[in-house]
Amino acid sequence: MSKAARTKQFIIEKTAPIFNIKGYSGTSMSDITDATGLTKGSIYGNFENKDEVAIAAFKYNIKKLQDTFAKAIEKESTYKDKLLVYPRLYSDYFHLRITQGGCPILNTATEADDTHPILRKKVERAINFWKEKLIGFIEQGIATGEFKAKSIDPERIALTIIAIIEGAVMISKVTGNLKNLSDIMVSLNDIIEDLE
Amino acid sequence: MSKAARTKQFIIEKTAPIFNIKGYSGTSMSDITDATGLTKGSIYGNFENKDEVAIAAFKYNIKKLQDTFAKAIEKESTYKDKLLVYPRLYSDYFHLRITQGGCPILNTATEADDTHPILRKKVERAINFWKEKLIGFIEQGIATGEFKAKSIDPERIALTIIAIIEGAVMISKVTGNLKNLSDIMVSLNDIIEDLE
DNA sequence: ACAAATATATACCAATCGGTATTATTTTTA
DNA sequence: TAAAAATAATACCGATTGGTATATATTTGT
Repeated sequence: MSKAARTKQFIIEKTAPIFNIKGYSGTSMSDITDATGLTKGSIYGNFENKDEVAIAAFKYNIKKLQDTFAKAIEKESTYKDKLLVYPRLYSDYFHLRITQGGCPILNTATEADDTHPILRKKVERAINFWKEKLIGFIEQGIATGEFKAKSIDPERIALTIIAIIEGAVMISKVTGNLKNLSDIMVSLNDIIEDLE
Repeated sequence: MSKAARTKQFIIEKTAPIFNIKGYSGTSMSDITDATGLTKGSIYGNFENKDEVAIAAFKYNIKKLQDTFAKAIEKESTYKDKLLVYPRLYSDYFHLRITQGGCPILNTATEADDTHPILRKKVERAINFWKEKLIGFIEQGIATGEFKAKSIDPERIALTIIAIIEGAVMISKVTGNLKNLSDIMVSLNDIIEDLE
């Protein structure tokens, strides 16, 4: 890795939590220089503008999230157990310290949906990627007989799982009550258990 | 209503959608003067600062939301039907045009949780108010025998309902797919139906 | 090790930020 | 209706915004 590439990565790693906590319009260039200890000249030597840093930071946060879950999921053999990874890991999401400032999908979605088309599209893709993954597990689970085929709409269940998780993270974060998150994950657990 | 009170109300009504769309730090004083056609002198004559406008705008948006649902709920006689108002109305949330820019609870929560203690507290209170309302319906439904008492934790169900709704609004808004919202509301409908 | 290429720091830019003091204009009250 | 009170407009404030041109270090390939 060249010096340039390392610096770029360094900037991303240092600013990713800030963008997730303060949001895009809440994060200033001076936040970025403060967090990295670098000057504007250096930041703008490695990135076109603030937008590019924000986009790279979002990608970094999302990848971290996806990798964490992918690693836990591949350890499970049944599709039901793969699905159950979500309520299990999210029950303790804030202690896992994958990201600072809550879920980057949720945070970026609510800020960018009406104001930042590029970030909006990135979030949409992340949600679709997640949805397709869940649909895959559900359909394969139906194929193996783990889940009952009739009365299950894989896409609807996939969307519902994502909605519960994101809503739970929001509630728990804003109330400061971690038990809210684990409580709601019990409900998600029930929903997955009920698929059989 | 005095001139002062009318102007204050006018400012709130004109800026409430802007704060909900652009967020607190994304909304500038010039956004406020543009939207109202008033000058800074006038805005600062009616409000202490930008914070006060934002807080008033949030209150206005929340009240609008609560009133809409309260009105629909009081028309229903059974507690199950009262609960079912939520999936029914939210299925068509974006067409109802209660607020512009999505759900103010969701938007304000994700922006304010780490950055704006006053707004954060307001959101927490709004969620608690909503939660208590739902718990009331569930407990009363259990009392009348509409819902089966055992295996129902009213608070957990209440939190789950809120989480699904907020998550669904987020997904639907950021993907631009209205069907996602109505799809997920089918799942919420099922959950409520399963309480009996 | 040295020159060319690249990365970083410095110093600056116009524009905008939230906010205020003062002046002009309405409302309100007597 | 006229004076008192309150509201709104104007003009300004220092600080900060995102961004850039240029000078200075530091890597990098030879």
